[in-house]
Amino acid sequence: MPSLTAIANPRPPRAFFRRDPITLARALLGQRLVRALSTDDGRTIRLAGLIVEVEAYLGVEDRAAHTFGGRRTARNESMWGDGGYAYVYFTYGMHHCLNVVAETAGEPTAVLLRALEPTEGIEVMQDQRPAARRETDLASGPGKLCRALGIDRGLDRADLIGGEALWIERVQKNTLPRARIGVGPRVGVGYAGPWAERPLRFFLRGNPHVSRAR
DNA sequence: CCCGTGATTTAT
DNA sequence: TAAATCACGGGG
Repeated sequence: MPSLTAIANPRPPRAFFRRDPITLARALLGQRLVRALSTDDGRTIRLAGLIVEVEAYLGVEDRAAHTFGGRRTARNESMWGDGGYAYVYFTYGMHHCLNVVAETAGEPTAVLLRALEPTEGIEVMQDQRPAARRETDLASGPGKLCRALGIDRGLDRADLIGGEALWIERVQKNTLPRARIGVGPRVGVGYAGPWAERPLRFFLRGNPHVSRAR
């Protein structure tokens, strides 16, 4: 007998993602990110974690956003597309970062996924993250998250609703109460002037898997 | 605190 | 074509 609060189809509809990036950022907290890996012998492994830290990137006006000033390049093209798709970029010569595209085509906003609380496939994540000494280090940063889950540019533009390699499952129907969400400035965007101080980073208060702000 | 590392962007 | 940048992570 399923519990009354269980969600029948855990994948949220497109409308869930077609919202402004601040609303989407808050709504993503506590939801589940799922990565399916296929093994050599044709089996599928599920890696998953609860989203515990995110940042909103507000588009052409936001000096910290890759689309600031209307920049539209091969790298950030997916940010210009419809909501509910992945924007994966490569930086510092070795790290990938995963964003969830918000709003609709032509409105280039996104939510950066910064940290997960791993829930499934933890041993596989540990294999992919040999430098992580504790479970709270496995995915406590945007580059670590992608490394743990095996996410790279090959998943740029992946459909987070209908995809079979990477998607989001709704754990709770509603956005978490404000009291459970911590807010602060985004990490690593000191170059962005006044935009560096805007409170656009959101995290689960007290959760040990949240990254340490720099 | 410093440094790796290389795709991508921006300046010449 | 060349130089600078970078939504980071790991080690001391």
